[in-house]
Parts: sequence; C-alpha cells; structure tokens
Amino acid sequence: MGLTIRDVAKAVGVSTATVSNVLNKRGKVGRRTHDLVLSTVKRLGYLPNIHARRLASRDTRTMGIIVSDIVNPFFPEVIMGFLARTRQLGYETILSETNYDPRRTQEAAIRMMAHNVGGVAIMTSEFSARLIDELTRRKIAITFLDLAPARGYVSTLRIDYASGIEQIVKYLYQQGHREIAFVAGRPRLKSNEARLEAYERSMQASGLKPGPVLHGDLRFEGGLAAGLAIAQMSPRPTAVMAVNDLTAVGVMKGLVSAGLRIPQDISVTGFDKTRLAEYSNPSITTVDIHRDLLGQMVADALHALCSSPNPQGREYEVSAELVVGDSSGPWNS
Amino acid sequence: MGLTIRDVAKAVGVSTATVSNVLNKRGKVGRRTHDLVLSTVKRLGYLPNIHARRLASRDTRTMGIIVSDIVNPFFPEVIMGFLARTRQLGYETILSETNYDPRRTQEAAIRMMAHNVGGVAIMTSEFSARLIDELTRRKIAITFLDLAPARGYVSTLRIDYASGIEQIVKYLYQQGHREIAFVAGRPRLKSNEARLEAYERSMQASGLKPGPVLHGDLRFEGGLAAGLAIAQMSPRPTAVMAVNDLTAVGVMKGLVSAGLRIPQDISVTGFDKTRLAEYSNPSITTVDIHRDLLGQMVADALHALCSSPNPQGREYEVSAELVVGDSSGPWNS
DNA sequence: AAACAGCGTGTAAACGTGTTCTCCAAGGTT
DNA sequence: AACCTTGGAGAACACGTTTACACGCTGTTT
Repeated sequence: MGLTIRDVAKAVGVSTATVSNVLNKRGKVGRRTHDLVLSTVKRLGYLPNIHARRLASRDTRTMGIIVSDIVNPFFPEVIMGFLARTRQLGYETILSETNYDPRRTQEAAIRMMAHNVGGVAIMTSEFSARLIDELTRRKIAITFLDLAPARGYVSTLRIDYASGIEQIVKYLYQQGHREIAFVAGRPRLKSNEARLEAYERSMQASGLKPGPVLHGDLRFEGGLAAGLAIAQMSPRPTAVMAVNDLTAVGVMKGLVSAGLRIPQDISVTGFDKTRLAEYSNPSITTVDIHRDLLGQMVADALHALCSSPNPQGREYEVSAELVVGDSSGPWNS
Repeated sequence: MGLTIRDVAKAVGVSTATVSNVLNKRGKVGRRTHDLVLSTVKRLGYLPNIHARRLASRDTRTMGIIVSDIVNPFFPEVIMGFLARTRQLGYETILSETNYDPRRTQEAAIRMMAHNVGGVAIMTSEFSARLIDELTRRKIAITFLDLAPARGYVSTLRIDYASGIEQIVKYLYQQGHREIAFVAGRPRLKSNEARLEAYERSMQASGLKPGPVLHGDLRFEGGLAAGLAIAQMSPRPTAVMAVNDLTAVGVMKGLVSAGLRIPQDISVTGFDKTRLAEYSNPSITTVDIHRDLLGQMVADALHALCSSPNPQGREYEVSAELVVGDSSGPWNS
C-alpha cells in the first residue's frame, strides 16, 4: 500500500539502514544526511509500518490495560492517566474490556499475549490464577489493584482506603457527629472489605462505637434501600458513610424521600470523588483517590518492571484526600 | 520468544501452510489433519503473533476510534458499543484520545495510519480537512458524528435530535404546559444548534410561542445561572427544557435554591440520558440517544465501507427516545 | 488408457522493518 | 607512509505469518 522504507532510501539516495538509523535516533549518521532523510520523510509523508516494526524489533514497546467496565465511572480517568503516561514513555497501548465476564477476561489476556506486550495492567478481579501463571511464564509484567502481593513480575498498587476513611471519620467527629452509620458494598470485594475495616478501626480510634452497618450493592438501589432503612431507625444516626459515591446518592434519595433534610437532619458522605459527587444535589462530601494519577502510577510501575533485566515487583501506595461538599455539616445535639 | 507456527507444524508433522489454513478456517484441510492441528495448538498453547499476521495479510482487520475525552460521560458507552461490535465482527480495535488538542488529534490519525486500519471512527470535532484528505488518500474509511456529509469513504451518523426534542415538547404539552423555556448550550456546536432549532420548530408545531431562550455552557454552572434567572421571571415558565442533563442538574439546583419545588412548581427536562439523569434527585426526564447502540452502528457503518470493493458512504439516523423521570409533571393553571 | 477434476498438502515468496556484518573512501593522526 | 576514525553503502538475514502456486494422489469421465 503505502510507502516503504526502501522508497525513502531510494528518494534520498542512501541505504535503508541509514534511514532506519535516523528514524531510530541511533546517531551514527552525519548531520547533512540526517537532515536530508528527515525532510524527505516529511515530504513524502512516510510512516513506518507499525506491524513490521514490532515484528522486527525484539521489544514491542506495547502495554495493555484490562478493565472490567468502561462505563463504570471509576475507570475512564484511570484509563486516561494510563494512556497519557504510556504515550509519554513511548509505548503503544491496547485496551480490553471484560464486562465482568470470565470468558472475555480470558480473551483479553490472549489478546495481550498475542500482541506480545511488555506489561499489562489488570483492573478486574475476575482473573484466574491460571491466566496469571501463563502471563508470568511469558515474562509479561503485571500490575494489580488492591489484590495479590507483589513478586517478581507482579507489582501491586494499594489505594490508601484506611487514610481516606479515617479522614472522613475525623471530619465528622469534629463536626459533632457521634453516631455514624456505614453502608457497605459487596462482601467479597477486597476494596470494600478494606473500607469497612478502616471504618471500624477509625471509629474506635476516635472513641466511638462502630455501627450500625448496612449492606448495599455498590449501586444506587442498594443505597436507596439503606437510606430508607436508616430513616426509620431509632435512635437515628446523625451521619451516614457510604462505601462509594453511587451508594451515597442512593442513600440520600432514600433519606430525602423519608422527609429528612440533608445536611440539616443528617449528613451523608461518599467515596471515590466521581462526577456524581460533584453534580449531585446537594454535592457529596467524598474522598478523592486521584484516579488519573493512579493510572499514571500504574504505567510507571509497568515501565519499571519492563525495563529492568531482573524485575522486582513492588507495592505502591496511592494517597486519598477528603473533599468536603454540601451533603455534610455540623451536628448540634 | 514464544512458539511459532513452525513449531506447531513440526510437532504435528505438516507444513506451516496447513496450520495456517486450519487456524484461518479456510477449509482446505482434511478432517483428520484439521483436528490434529487444533489439538496440538491447544496442547502447546500456541498463539499466532499478531504483528506477523497483520504484516503478512493484506487486510489488517483493524479499526480505530478517536474520541476527544474518555472522561466525558458521553463517550464510554459509545466506546463500549463500538468495542463489542468490532470484536463480534472479528476486528482488532485501537483507541486514541485527543483531549481536544489538535496536536494529539494529529498523533492519533498518524497512529491509525501506521496501524494500517481499515476504518476509523472520528468522534472529535477538532479534525483538520488535511487529515481527512490524508486518510481518504490512503483509502481508510471514516465515520463522523453530526458533521460532514457522506461521500465515498465517509459515512455520517446523525442523531435525531429533532425527534427527541419534539417528543419532549409534545409530552410537556400533554401535561398542560404552555410556557416552556429552553436553556441552550454553546452557540457554535452543531449538535446544540440542532436542538435549539428543533425546540423552536416543535413549539410552533404545537401552536406555542417559543421562548424564553437562555444560554448556558453545557456545564453545571451555566445551568445554575439559568435556573436562578428563570426563578425570577414574571410570568414564570411552567417548564424548562435543558440542552443536556448536566445543564438540567444546574437548572434544578438554581430553581430549588430559589425556593421552587420540582415538579410541583416547575418541570425540568434534560437530554442524553446520562447516569446523572437517573441518579439525580429528583430523577430527570430526559431523552435516550442509545449511545451503546450508536457505537455499534458506527462499527457496522465502518465494516460496510471496509468490506465493499467500491465504498459508498451513507448517512445513518440514530433514533432518540423520551424517558420520563420525576423532574416533570402535570400543570394545572 | 488418457485426460481431468478435486482435494490435501508442501514450497517458497512475499510482507516491511530492524539488525548486523563486511567493506570502502576520505580525511586526519602519528 | 602506516594507521585510525568517521560516515555510510550494500547485502543478507531475522521476524512469524499468509498465500499463490505447484505437486501428487484418488477417483471419474471421455
């Protein structure tokens, strides 16, 4: 189809090796020839065929990212940060979505291996140990989120849920709240367990008795049910911490439909700082876990693993930060 | 690194061509050999190298999608639909994000060309005519959204804003509303103009006088200002149509903070059916433009262009559908 | 019996780069 | 004058796959 490196070489009157050396900045070419090659490349509009390049060179300079669900508001910003950073580092990036389906998870892993990626960021929990072994066997670097411990080719990023939750509890305490309920997510999900544990620990650290704890589903509906239940409680908690923003929205809807005012009658907090928190009415007090930064850190972590001859998996900590909105306020008993 | 097709061929005791024929289902292979090859492939865990495959085959079976902003809630569902459909059709897909930056738009186009894609879905308006010419010159199929007219290698998808707006107006009319305000978006944006025009036309078709029309910014803040302004009007409109959901959220916040109740005192509608509409309080009456379906249609459109020897660009219409929420209700004067 | 068709399979040539090795010329250094 | 250094030519080969074509076998037709 398009032009090849040979066409360029012929047009300049040099060998293909010289053109290749110029394009890959190997610096073995004289200034005059160098400039001439570059201008000719631009003039002809030559583009190196990426497949040929990846095939010929040992290093594919490619990374993959596997997410469970692009529509889940957690992921777009992570992806954005990841794409930006890998691009900066000179990697090609491929994205796969699994939609929580183990079969598609497997397909995604296969795609990564067929692409011969240097590393892959795994952002879904439906990932069988067999697939991980397979990737490791092929010396493909991996990063996980909140999951497996780090080892040779595997690095892990841990979001500091504990700190985020602790900040909320301290803030609510300062505002005068003493009875603080918690609406949890799915029992088996690691990131959820972590938040629940952190809640219990932080409460005790502030000298408060944890509870009541209700169980949601990480979705709007679960939050709604929890909100309705809390509205009926007696004595009623003065504040509700939800495991994530979406749950918080549901909780708020439940409380409001039971006739309570937020934050005058009861305070509500979320987690994750999605757009929802910002645009919800009232805006939600939440915790920013810097998802774009997280994406960048994942890329850096993979890059570190890829470029080392003897990779040592590490653990990274991602900080969390309280963001106060209009859904919470002082409590005067 | 990994196994090659030669290793498989050797293990089975056939030629590489035979293995290739089996893997590509060309059906020129005897049943016995066919099965033997397949089981050996599985046993050894062989994966065809994608770069070699793309290089050797004339058709790369690859498509690209360029979006301006993954974080913009419009895109994730479109991307999801696009990925799902292209996967079904057997294409590899690559995604580029431009972040509204013309330089990155160019980079994205270059990436697509270097990948030798069959077609690319362009979902950003910052796209120079030069780039489009370049793509067309390389016989790369293109789809646009609401933009250029269709021609040879270019198909266009038009969202039926007119129908969506008309459905809202008719619905509000049935509910007894006669004074319906409109909060517009950015003046130059095509999709916004279309909605404004449709509003005026639909109002006249129902025998109503259009107006007042306020100008927002497609964001929360613009909606908020408009909401506050509308609350002060006398006579006050009984319903407000916002150009999109985010604006509607702002409008509602403005109205509520001025002491009005929704929908008892005034009805509000949005557009796009983002998650915001669903989780907002009250939930917003809006229009679903079926973004995942849109993504699928884009993939189908590109596939049609790619697989035809003499491509004829078409225009496609994407339907819109009213979704009634709690932000609107009957009006009894 | 010769010709033919069809099927299954092997052979070898692409595909467009990157890599590497040999070789060479011109200029500069001892 | 013998010896480096630099910039580059030229050619071959690797990369792993696809694919056009050739070949041989079997069974059928003329």
